[in-house]
Amino acid sequence: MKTIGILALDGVIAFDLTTPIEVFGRTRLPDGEPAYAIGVCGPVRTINTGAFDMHVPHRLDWLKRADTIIVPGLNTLDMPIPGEALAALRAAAKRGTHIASICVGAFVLAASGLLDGLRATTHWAAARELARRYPNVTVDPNLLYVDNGQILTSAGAAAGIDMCLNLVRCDYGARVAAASARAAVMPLERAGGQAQFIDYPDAEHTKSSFAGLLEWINANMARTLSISDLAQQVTMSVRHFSRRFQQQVGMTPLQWLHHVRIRRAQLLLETTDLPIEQIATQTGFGSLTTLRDRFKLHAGVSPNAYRRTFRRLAHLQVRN
DNA sequence: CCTTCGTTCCGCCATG
DNA sequence: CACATGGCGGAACGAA
Repeated sequence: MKTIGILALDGVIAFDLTTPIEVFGRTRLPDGEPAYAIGVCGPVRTINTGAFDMHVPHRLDWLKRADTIIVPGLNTLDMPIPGEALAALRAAAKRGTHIASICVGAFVLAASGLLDGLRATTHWAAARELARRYPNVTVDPNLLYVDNGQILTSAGAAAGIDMCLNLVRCDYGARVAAASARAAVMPLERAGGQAQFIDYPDAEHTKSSFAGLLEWINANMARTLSISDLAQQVTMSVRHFSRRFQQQVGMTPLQWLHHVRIRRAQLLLETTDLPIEQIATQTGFGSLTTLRDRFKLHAGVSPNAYRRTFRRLAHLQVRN
């Protein structure tokens, strides 16, 4: 079981605070046991959320036991942030704790200095202000969330759910994360992938124009797919296609292809005993070595190591 | 690990 | 003029 610490400061946005409680709190391991222990903590016992006052059960030292700390946004960007909270975040970062902000929680992270030199995102309406206040932070408002390894930031409140599901996937694998997503009635992965609202104001419309293609890719990834194959699917020239794809999905076509193929490979490694060679075939990687190279690059470990890690969880389920 | 060869990406410019 | 589209070529990347 892993431990989640949620930072509750005065003026916290209630939605941001409860998002991780719902996602992590409802996550179950294959044996039915809770996957996370959650602690809401902050410097003072009572805080105001704008609409109601709230009792904060734990103090900041509770963060010392957390594997992951979630930093929700505050209702006002000018709200002073308690120095001891910033210090607690810095200390946790030094210990190697994962720290993730939701929405304008990125401002709290930035104030602690932990975003310096990193790429980050936040609510799109606040992105410009974040970049202005913290020039050392590379702000990209076009992403659902940015994963720097130890430090993560997510965009608007709903993107916080995507990010939390991603954290579940990193901790327990795609299978457990998929179950959590179902419980929350959320797609494990949005059709738009990493894209947020790239072109306002008809983001919803333009985004959906690639939804069909992304599904088609999911169904056909076993084949050898070139970029011009994809462009033909949507009847665009290769040049125009890659431009629009990047714009709306947030990564290049090839990056996306790798992304979905690795995800499929992860799922197959977790849930089947297929030899890696066959997984390479089914996911459209031309060869075993290509899969291994890509997998290591993307997931950080070899396919076999990945399978071993999550095999433990599978056994739990078989036993019960 | 390196090398070779094809593919992809992206700035630039032309076209409509 | 602003905008969408697409072709070209070199640099970067990826497959084997």
